[in-house]
Amino acid sequence: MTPERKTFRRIGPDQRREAMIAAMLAVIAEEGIAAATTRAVAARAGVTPGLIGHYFDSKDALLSAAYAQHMSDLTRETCGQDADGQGDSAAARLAGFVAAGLRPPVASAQAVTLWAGFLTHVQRGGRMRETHAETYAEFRDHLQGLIADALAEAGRKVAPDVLRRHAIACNAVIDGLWLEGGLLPEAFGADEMAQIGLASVGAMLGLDLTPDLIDTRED
Amino acid sequence: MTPERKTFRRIGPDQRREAMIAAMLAVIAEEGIAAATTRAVAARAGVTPGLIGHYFDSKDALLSAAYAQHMSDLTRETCGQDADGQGDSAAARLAGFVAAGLRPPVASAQAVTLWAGFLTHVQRGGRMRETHAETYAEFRDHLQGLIADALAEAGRKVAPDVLRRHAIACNAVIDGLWLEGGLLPEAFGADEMAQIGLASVGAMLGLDLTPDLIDTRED
DNA sequence: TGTCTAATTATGCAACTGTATAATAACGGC
DNA sequence: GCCGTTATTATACAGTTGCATAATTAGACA
Repeated sequence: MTPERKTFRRIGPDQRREAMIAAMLAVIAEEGIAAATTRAVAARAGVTPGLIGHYFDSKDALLSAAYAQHMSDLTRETCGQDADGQGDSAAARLAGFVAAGLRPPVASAQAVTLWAGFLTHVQRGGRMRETHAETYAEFRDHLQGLIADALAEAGRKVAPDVLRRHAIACNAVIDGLWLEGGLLPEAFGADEMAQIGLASVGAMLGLDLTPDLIDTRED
Repeated sequence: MTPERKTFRRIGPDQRREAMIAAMLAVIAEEGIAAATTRAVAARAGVTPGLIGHYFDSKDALLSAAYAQHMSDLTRETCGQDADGQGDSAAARLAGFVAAGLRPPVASAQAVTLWAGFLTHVQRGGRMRETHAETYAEFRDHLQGLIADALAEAGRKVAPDVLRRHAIACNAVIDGLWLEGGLLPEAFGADEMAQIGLASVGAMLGLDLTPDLIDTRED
């Protein structure tokens, strides 16, 4: 009846770090950030709480790493459309980007839940605020480039500040639809947000982003 | 040197409740929701922690009440424009609504901080989720009515589902601009969000919501 | 002024938090 | 097969949290 010590496997340091980040994301997504204690995250990762301190300076450091990873995943999955549609027209690439940001896996209750959990810490400043600013800028700049190309393709030339405002506005619609769709999934149709997003961005830019331009093939 | 007991004043139960809600909102806005402990809120309200239990079933109940109050304040301040512009054209009332939602005090870092703090709890379900759904529906329905009036005024008749999508889209731009402006205040000009919002909503609906239609008088 | 009510304070507690430290054992190199 | 390194576990601790309970006292009413 001697207390048995837990058996374990040693895995590479990088894999262990990633496992802990994945565990943190899973706990936040499923039970909320309040439940993401060191003990809960460690349990999810299949290790004991002390190990977190061995790989991260603090719980906040792990949280920061998880946030950076989540945002990186989201932007990669959204921007990834471009690689696929490199041969298409600029309008089609813009449409693909908009739609990708408003369809799973980018647009999902889980993704929004994660983002919301981090939001509080983003506002408190520090490393996470920097990550937020960087992510936002990267996303919007990318969108701005696509808009510029699409407008140029249509033979329209716009001043830099007008272009900037277009990017801010289009980014806002996408963000708003993404957020509302994630918060109240049952209030909207399956692909409704993507369609509304395309129609809205098209109307704001005076371009035709009709569905037949979108790459809807399943990979 | 006997330990002195804190002196206090009795105030009406309603005032005490309101003071506690105000204290909760103040603490969340200034120090984040993680710092909104019963002790911190009580201290801010000038009472001892135990009194919270006397007026609210639990800390969560107080949090719910504070959330409902905050959202109620925001919608009232946004919709309040209508009363002022009752004599104006439908387009002007729509423009006033959009601009009101994208200018202080509705659009402010503090308002967004508060909203963000609550967001986590909204997603966990319960009373706060209901409040969220109600608030969202109320806001969007109001917006939809204004859009319908403005379109009718312009002699345009639209099907109900088209109208619904317009409301979802316009609501999304407003939400997105409101959010981004609150998260990164330094990234945008003073009245930039309101102007972008008006231009975007106008473009999406095919209406002219130019600045001269907006009621910009100071009260 | 005296008395009653309940609003308010004071105290205590059990659960949980993040993290530091020491003990242990897995696994690669010899 | 042994050994050293260090990844991993076990344990401990001080601080904090929400809340329940008992003790007080402010203020209304007679």
